Amino acid sequence: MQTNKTRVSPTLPARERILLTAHELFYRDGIRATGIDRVIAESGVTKVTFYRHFPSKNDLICEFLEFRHRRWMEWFVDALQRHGENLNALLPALSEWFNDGSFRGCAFINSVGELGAVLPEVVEISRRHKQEMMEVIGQLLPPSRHRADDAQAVAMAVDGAIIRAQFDQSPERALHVLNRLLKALLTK
Amino acid sequence: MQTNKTRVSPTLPARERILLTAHELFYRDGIRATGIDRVIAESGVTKVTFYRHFPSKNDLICEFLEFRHRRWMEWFVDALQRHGENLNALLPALSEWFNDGSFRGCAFINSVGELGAVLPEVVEISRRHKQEMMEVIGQLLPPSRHRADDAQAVAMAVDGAIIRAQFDQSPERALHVLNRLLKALLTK
DNA sequence: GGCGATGTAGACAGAATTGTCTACATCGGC
DNA sequence: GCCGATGTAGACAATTCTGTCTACATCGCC
Repeated sequence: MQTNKTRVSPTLPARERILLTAHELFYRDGIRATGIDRVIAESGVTKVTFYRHFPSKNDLICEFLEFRHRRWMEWFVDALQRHGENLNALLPALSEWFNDGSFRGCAFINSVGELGAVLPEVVEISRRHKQEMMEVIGQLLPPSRHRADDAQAVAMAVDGAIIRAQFDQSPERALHVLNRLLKALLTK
Repeated sequence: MQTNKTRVSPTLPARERILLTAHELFYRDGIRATGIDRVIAESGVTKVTFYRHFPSKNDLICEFLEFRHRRWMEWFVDALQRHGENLNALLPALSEWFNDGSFRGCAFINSVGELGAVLPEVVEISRRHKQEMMEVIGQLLPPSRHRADDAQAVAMAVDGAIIRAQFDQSPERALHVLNRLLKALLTK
């Protein structure tokens, strides 16, 4: 557990600061590994303020996931657009993410692994996230009879690549292997 | 957190009982969600006995992963053999696993997500696990120039399918989509 | 002017966590 | 016959965790 004081901008409203701090700590260190006290200290609010916004840690966890979902989807859609908005955009987009120094896998996969058995809401939110990710991927594919099926296959390959990138030191192999998988899938 | 008393056979040596209990609880509920006291109570040993075998919880975590690795690999190799020892064996083997009532994803993916940032040994053991899984998969493939590359692609698809099966209520879609992915990869 | 939302400081309670300690029992093998 | 490994029961310490409480301040808006 690091002790970095990574204060968020103190001009933001309290709720925003808490959410940003929780996002960073939960994603980086894990959810159960992060105490509420730490979130409170690093977001620079007091306990009362915190508990007025989030009645319990579970509430914060859910809001964190919703926040992460919005943020990640925005980035994803934007990155795909920037890279051409077709299937070839997928690799460079993911490469951005995997190469970001703070990358530590998919927050939803991690959360379900950590809390899925104990907090059903986590699974539900995460399912929605993967569903939306898949839909966005689907829009990269040319319309056809089996576009939906293809989107599922690509999304599954992407999840595999996320795991791979999280396990390896460098994301290169993950991207390379994903590329193989995508090529095989489309020139079929 | 459930309270099921799922006692292991009391005739087994203490160390074995602890490991079996930890395996069940860690995999089912998550590692941080499971207190040492609970492992001790359910394995039917005392604190002293426990701490003589595992000086700290971290030791237990590592031994749990090693244990899981041995157990899972044994099952995997055996299942593949039973189903014909070629690539077609992969689906029915995974189907066994996914359909087992206690399936809750890959213990290593879950552990890395939960503890990877905080316990480097977990990442190291898990990397080894995925490496060995990939090697076993490689042996299903006909020898060729790109067998190693193909094994990586298949392993990545399998990880994607594991995630998918963990997220969905039923493992059917995961298996179906994995099948598509494998077919595409091989008839390329 | 007054009200409600938002903010602050920090003590406190109650539970759960990991890990230590004393004191004693059994049993297989050298 | 004795030693070391393995076992048992349960109190205890030290820390950490979530969540509550009192008491007070500020600010925007009706």
